[in-house]
Amino acid sequence: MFDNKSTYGDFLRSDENIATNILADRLLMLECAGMIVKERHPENGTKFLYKPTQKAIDLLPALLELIVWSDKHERISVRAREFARQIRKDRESIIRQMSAYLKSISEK
Amino acid sequence: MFDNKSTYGDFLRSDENIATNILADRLLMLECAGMIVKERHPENGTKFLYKPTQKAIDLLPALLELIVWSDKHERISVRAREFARQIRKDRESIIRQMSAYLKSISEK
DNA sequence: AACATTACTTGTATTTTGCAAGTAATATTA
DNA sequence: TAATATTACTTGCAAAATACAAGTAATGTT
Repeated sequence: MFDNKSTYGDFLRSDENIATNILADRLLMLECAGMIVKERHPENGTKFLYKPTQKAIDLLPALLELIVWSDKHERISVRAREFARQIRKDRESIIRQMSAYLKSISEK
Repeated sequence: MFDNKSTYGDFLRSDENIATNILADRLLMLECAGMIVKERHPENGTKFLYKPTQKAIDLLPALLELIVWSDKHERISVRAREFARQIRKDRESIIRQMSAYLKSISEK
């Protein structure tokens, strides 16, 4: 939701270094829980797109608060620190902007 | 943090039904992570008190957002629903009140 | 002195995870 | 068009985490 990652390969190659079987399992769980929907990629037949549902997008306020918390209590990246600063400055506006953006890409 | 539970026995008897060894393990992890401190109970020598640190109390905003999310997307208790309503109504005031309360009991 | 609470620890079976390897479907290249 | 490459998985197995049952040590109560 924060890095515009949307395919199995995107998730696999991200920093978390998750195992292939665990990733497949998690994607299925998230789909069953109504947090993501799986669709064919419009430009590449080998790929699938995993899009967040409104239920997932609605977690944004909680996630933003966790970023603010991390900024206070953990060592995080410069990029995350800057983002935390913005959230503290104008939380409501960031929630509105990001929700609208995520909704727009999930409707494509 | 929401139910005033503060001893090993309190946690053990709560709804989650955690195993004794897992609970002991979790309490140690939380203590090592600086989220709780362990102290002797002032009135009962067999008991220990586990108190949240400021680091834990600072998670309150994120936790409250999760309660609001749950109210929208999951089936929760009447009590939790009423709490969610209050949070939506006056979030800042609830954070201030609860933080102050948790800080006061953690300083006893 | 015996029994009860409380907060654990220990042993073992079950479940989950992590790693390496393999497979099926589509896309690209020679 | 045949061979190779991508992508999204699945499968098998070892290692780690969890759940359950039972036991122990320190303090408190009768």
